[in-house]
Amino acid sequence: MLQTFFPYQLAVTAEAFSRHLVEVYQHDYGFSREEWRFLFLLAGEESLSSLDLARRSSMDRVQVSRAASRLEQKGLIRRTVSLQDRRLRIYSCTPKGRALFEEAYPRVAARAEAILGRLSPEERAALELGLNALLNAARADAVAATDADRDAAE
Amino acid sequence: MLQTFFPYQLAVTAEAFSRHLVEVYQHDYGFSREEWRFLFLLAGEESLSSLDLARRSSMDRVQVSRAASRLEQKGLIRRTVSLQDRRLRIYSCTPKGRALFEEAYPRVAARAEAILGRLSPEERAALELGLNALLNAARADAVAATDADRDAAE
DNA sequence: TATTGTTATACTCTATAACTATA
DNA sequence: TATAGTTATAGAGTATAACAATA
Repeated sequence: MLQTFFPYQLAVTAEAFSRHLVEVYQHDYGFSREEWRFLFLLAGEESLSSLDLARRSSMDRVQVSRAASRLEQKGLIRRTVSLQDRRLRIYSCTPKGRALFEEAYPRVAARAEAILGRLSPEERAALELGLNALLNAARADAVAATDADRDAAE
Repeated sequence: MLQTFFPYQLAVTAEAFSRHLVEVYQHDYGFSREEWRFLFLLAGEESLSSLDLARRSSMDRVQVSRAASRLEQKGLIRRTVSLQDRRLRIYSCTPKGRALFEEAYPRVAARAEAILGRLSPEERAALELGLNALLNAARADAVAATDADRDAAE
């Protein structure tokens, strides 16, 4: 049964949960997922370099560049060239950008909480524990697979 | 911190896990996700109608139709018009399709197991319990939201 | 030469609407 | 008229390659 195949359950659950949140930040605020992640990271800091953002958001440099262009056009962030290394960009929120994020964030978080609040404390603890373990396992396996490829190529 | 925001953790974990499996069925066998799900369901049955497939796979009728076209072109499934209701289609695997799935499935399942095998039995049980609870909660919330919309519209 | 940001290109996914056939 | 399948279209997401600027 497809429905009982774990990879399918994981994909369907993640999609269903994500859809609820996208509804809020996309429909109500017009942010793409990349823009949302970008603002999320930037709102908590004075400023971040393009490298910081790529590393913390798991976006590649193309995604960062495009999200930055859109957010800059909307007047939500500022983009300047780094003085230390002029290949890099330094991003910071504008007051308008920070204000919009601070309006949107509680609504997104509340939507997530509305769902997670339906879980018992035990279920919720199990979810966080299990998910964390799975992410580590998936990353460890990626490393193992890469090692195997490298070994095979030798 | 974005990394500690639960919705982000869920999305990143699901993507990382899925990527491992897609590598196998897409790279090694050339199946899209829809084709893979389609074959998965069909391989376990003598035949299924288009409605059965859509319901069990959470694909809509457009996705079912397109996946069916590609699988038929590849000679992996048969598509006939239902005699009971000539608006419906009845799908079944060809021997070639079933053989290919039965070759691919153990490899995909093994890849999933390679990752899940890194979890302790406790972590694994927690993951399944938590994920199941979350899916139910997300679905319940979708129903609640729809009810609220309907109430608001009255 | 290696790295970064940018732009272009292509492919997949998703969502929606229009059209045909059938009920 | 309502439902099912198909086809077309547009938008978002993802991946890759080419290019210019900088180190």
